Amino acid sequence: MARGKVQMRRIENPVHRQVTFCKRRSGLLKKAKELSVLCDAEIGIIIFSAHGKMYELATNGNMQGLVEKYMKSSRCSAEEQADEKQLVESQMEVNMLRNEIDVLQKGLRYMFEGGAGKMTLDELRILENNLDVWMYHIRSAKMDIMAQEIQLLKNKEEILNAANKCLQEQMGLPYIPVHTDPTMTNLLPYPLTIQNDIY
Amino acid sequence: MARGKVQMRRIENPVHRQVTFCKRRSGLLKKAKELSVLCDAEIGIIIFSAHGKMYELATNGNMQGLVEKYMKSSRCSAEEQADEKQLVESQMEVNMLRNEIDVLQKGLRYMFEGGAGKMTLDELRILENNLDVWMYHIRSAKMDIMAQEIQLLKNKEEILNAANKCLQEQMGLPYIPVHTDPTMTNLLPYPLTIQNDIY
DNA sequence: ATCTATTGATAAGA
DNA sequence: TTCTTATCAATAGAT
Repeated sequence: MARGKVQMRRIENPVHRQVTFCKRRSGLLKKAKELSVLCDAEIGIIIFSAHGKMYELATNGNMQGLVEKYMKSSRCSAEEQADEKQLVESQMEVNMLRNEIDVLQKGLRYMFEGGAGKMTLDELRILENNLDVWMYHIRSAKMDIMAQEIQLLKNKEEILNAANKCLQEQMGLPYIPVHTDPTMTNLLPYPLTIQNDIY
Repeated sequence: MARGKVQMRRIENPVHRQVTFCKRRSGLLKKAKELSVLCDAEIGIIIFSAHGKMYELATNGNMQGLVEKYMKSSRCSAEEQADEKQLVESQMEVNMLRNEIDVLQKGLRYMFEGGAGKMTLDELRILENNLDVWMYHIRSAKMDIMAQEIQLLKNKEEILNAANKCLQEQMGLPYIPVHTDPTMTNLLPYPLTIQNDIY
């Protein structure tokens, strides 16, 4: 270059740097236009100054088109691929969820509406049978829970009785079981089983 | 340039043109790198030769990032905006559907699992009561449908009887009702109502 | 590719 | 930014 060779490193003087940026930028764009004309090439240039100001050149007048062409040439960007993938997955998910909702809604409607006017006699029969089965399961579960609670209480009672016996012996007294059963029988599982049959 | 000024127009000689393309292209990229280094600028260059071959330079090593930065600077392309919008809408839809499914699944679980181990005794009581109500509705619906079918059959019977009477009279015969009721009674709604009570 | 005469680009200064 | 001008860099054409 003129009047002194330039070192290939960042120009520290800000004014100097700005001037050089301006000159060389226009020179670069000029060269690009020349190359485009002389050799029938399509050229796009994007320049961001250090302060974020943007300059651009698209020899075909359409940077967007050029960028899209670039994307095709260099295998769509990772991000765009990711976006695309995400979009497709989202849509697939939406479809899957829609189907799932259809099924669930059908099931709920099946049970809540009681087929009022919309179900066939056969469907109602099936539903009726299902309700019987569900009723059975529900009542079984209820029994299970109650039985578990009873077992828990029986265990507690045993522990308390043992503790009681221990204390009484420590006090030098003979062990006398505490009377805790107003129904005169402690075999709770038995009456419960009977009740289970009643349901 | 050297040894003869060049006309600023497409070089017709293909060999010549290819050589010039090669030389000037490397010159352009060199100039871009220099500008980038000297002035702390970020530069991207995309070149398509006349035959579609692509050459690129991104001084920060990431053309993708540069293009995205460019998109932001020059208002995102309509297509990308549309994609973005579509993606956001899809995700919102997914969330809405997820919530809906949660609700529906809860309802179905409530009914199908019968709260096996997961529901409290109170919940089971509620469910049991609900099932009784649903059972009632289902059986009512069943009765409705059967009653409707019976009414339909009765109407058909009336029409057939009328047609029969008409035909017999046209043949000059006295009208004698056809015996069609093996149960000796045609008042179907009555026994049905009784059956309804039985359910 | 490499060479080199010549043109084009541009640093510094205004 | 733009102009000028002395210099340097790029490159057209030849090899």
